[in-house]
Amino acid sequence: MIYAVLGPTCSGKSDLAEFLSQKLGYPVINFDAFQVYKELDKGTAKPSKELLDSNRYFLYSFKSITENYDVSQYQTDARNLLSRFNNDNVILVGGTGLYLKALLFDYKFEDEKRMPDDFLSNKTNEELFDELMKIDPDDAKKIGVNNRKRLIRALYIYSIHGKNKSELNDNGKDNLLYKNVVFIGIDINRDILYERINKRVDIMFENGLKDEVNNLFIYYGKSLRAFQAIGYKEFNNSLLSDDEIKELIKKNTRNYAKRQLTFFKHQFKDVKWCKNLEEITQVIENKNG
RNA sequence: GGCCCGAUAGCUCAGCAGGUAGAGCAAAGGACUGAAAAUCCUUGUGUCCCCAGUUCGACCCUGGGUUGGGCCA
Repeated sequence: MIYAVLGPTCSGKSDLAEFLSQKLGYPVINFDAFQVYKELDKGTAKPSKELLDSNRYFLYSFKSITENYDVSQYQTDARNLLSRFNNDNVILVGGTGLYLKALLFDYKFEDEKRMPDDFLSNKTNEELFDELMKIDPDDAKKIGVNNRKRLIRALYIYSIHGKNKSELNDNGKDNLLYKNVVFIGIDINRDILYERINKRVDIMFENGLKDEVNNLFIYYGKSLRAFQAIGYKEFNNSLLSDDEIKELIKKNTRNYAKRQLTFFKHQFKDVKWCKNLEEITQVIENKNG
């Protein structure tokens, strides 16, 4: 069985993954977009160093923030790794729904050169929108005029592949490639989740998050994509006091948790949402028994 | 004790010749194929402090209270 553990940030996914790993003897594979970076540590709530060094944990802390990792690379890395385990008997954990979808479903990423950062940067949103309307009106309407990043991406796809996004994507997102997957969702009360988030941010500060971030800024500058991570980007604002930064991180984390829930609920159909360990154990016994 | 100012959404506040209200933030819901901890869309929550009075009608005017702040004793 492939167990995919999903849920919002701070809901206890990592602990559950470790519990299952112990119980079943399966390795743990990460699908979190920021825990892959070795330099990001105190702000990303990774499992402990001991666990990461234990030979049972994969795709954590193995990339540098200077490398600009992305979904397509993750898909390759994760599928290669899965095949090393014969595509069976692993635990997937993480918070990046898109990475999990791209891994397990038939998302196709054709070879392409990385998009230059200044691609179409001189166009206004309206110009980008009008241009996409000519190529793929459905997609343009879905994206909307204000979603500049996606408009540019859609136009880039057309410029290098000669096809629009809809043509390239043809329904792969609903086609599950691995048939032995069990999705376990952590169903946690919203108020309790928010309390846990607030508390975890306090602890991150006590553990020296500020120093870690400032040192990284000194080494690498502030403009790396990885510094868009919550817990890092908020420090890139000289007008805020430490307390204000802390509160902002809490708020951004709460908003993020909300977005994760939306994605998991709507993008994954057969999730067993569990409220406690008994329910989870029951799901596993049904599958393995 | 006297005088002045305030009390309206979870928070900070705006409002109106008297016709039961609206901004920002927080929040909620949603989208999602190469930056996804990213990016974007939608939504307004109310004993307008309480009790009387005036009025067809009061968040608004009058009187009395409650409560917070300031000034003077």
